[in-house]
Amino acid sequence: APESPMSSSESVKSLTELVQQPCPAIETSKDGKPQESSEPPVSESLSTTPLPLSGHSALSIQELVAVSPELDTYGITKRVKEVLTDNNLGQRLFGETILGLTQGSVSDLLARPKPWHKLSLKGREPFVRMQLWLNDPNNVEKLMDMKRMEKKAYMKRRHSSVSDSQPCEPSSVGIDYSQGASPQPQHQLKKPRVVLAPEEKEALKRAYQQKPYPSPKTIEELATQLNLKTSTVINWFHNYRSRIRRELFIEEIQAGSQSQAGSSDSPSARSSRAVHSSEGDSCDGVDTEGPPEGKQSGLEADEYSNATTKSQGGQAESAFEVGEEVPQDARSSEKTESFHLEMESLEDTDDEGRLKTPRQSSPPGSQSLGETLETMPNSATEEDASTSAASTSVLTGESSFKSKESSEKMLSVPSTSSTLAAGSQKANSIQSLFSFSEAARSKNTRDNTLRKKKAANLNNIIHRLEKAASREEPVEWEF
DNA sequence: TCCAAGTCAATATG
DNA sequence: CATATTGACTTGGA
Repeated sequence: APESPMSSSESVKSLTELVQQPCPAIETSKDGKPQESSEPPVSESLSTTPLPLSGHSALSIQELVAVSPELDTYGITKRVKEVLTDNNLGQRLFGETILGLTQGSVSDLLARPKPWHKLSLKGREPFVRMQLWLNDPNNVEKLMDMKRMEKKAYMKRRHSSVSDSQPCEPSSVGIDYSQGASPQPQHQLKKPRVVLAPEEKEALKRAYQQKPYPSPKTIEELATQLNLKTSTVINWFHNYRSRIRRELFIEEIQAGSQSQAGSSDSPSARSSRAVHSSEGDSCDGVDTEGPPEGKQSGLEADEYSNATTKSQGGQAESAFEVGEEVPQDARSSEKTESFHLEMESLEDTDDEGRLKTPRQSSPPGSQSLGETLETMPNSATEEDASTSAASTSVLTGESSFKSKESSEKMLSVPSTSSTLAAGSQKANSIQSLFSFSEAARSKNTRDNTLRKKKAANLNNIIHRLEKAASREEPVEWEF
C-alpha cells in the first residue's frame, strides 16, 4: 500500500511532455486516467492505508517512471542534499513527505545512489520523485510548511501530555506503558535484533571471499560455527552481496565524473567511516584525488570486498588478497567444502575480549579450503565503446497547459488535518521536468580500488553468468 | 526454492 | 536532535 505522497496530476502532465520529447507520437492507446488518490498520510501513526480502492490506485508515478528518460541519479542526489542542507531540512521529513520512504532509506539512497541503468522500475521511482521535487519551485517552501506543521503538532502533543497524561492512542492496548521510560519488561516477543559481533562479521566476510554463494550446507556450517541462526547467515550473505554490488556502482559513478571542475562545488564528502578495528592495510593504491584539506578521510575504507583484514602478528592467514591478481588457489572440487573460520581475533594486548554475547566460540577448525572457481578470466576493463549517447537534454520551457482538464480532481497538497494551506498550489506548471545533463559516462576507470573490488566480485558475477548461461538477454555485466 | 532489489526499522554515530 | 548502518522482511523473477 504505497501511499503516494504528493499529488501527481501535475507530474503526470509534465511527464507526458517529457516523454514526448524524445519520440513524438506514441502512446495513444492506453492511457488511462491517472487517478491518483492516496494522500500524504501525514505519516503519523498508523496509516493503515485503508486502500479501499482495490484495484490499482497509486499510479501515475509509476507511469512516469516507465517513461522517464535516463536520469543522473548521482547528480540528483547531490542536488537534493544541497537543497536540504541549505534549508535545514532533514531527510526524515523529506523522505516521508516527498518520497514516501523512511529516514534510513533516504540516507542510503542519498549516500549511494545506484546508476540509473542499474535500477529497477521500482528503484527509479524515488529518483523520479526527487527530480520532480527539484523542479518544483515551491519544493522548499512546501517542506518548510510541513516542518512547521509538524512542529506545531508536536508542541501540542507535548503540552497535553504534560498536563494530562498522554491520552494519545489508547489504541495500543495492552502492555506497554508508553514512554514511561522503563524499558523494563522488554518484550521478549519483540525480537532483540541481532547484532553481529565484529568477529562474526569478519568470519562471514572471510567465508564470503571463498564462496560468495555458499551452499545450504555451508551456510549451516557457518551458522553452527558462529552460533547464529541459519537465516541470519543467509540474510547476511544476501545483504553483503548486494551492498558490495552497490559499492561498485558508486565507484563507477564517481569515476565517471572525474574532474572536479564542477561548478557547483559542494564537496560532498564521501562517506566513509573509519573502520575501526581492522586497519587499512590496503596494499592497493590509493586513489584519486587527494581530499581537500586536512582531514584525510579515508576515502576508501572499503570494508567490503576487502575483508582480509588483520593478520596479526605474523602468521599468515589465508586471506585472500583480492587485489591485482585474482586469487586463485585451491582447485575446486565441486562439493566438499569445509570451512573453518578462526574467529579469534587476537588483538594486541592481551585481549581477553569477551564478546558481550556469550556466544561460544566455535571449535577450532582446521584448515580451510574450499573450492574455488577457476582462475578467473582476468578482468579486463573493457570499457570503451562509449555508447553513451545522448542525452537529450530536455529543458522544457514549455508553456503551458494544454490541457483541458484543469480542475479535475486534484487534491494535491498534502493537507494534514488541520491546517490547510490550501491556496498556494494552483497552477503549477512544472515544466522542465527532467533535465538531463550528463555527458557521456565514459569512465576510464583505471582505478586500483575499483579493480580490486571488481576482482573481488568476480566470483559473484561468474556465478550469475553461469546461471544465466541459458539465456541471451541483453545483460551487460561489467566485469 | 533461490536470488536480487528495495525497504523498513532498530541501533549506532555524530 | 539528525544521519548512517544494517539484519530482516517483502516483492518479483525464474
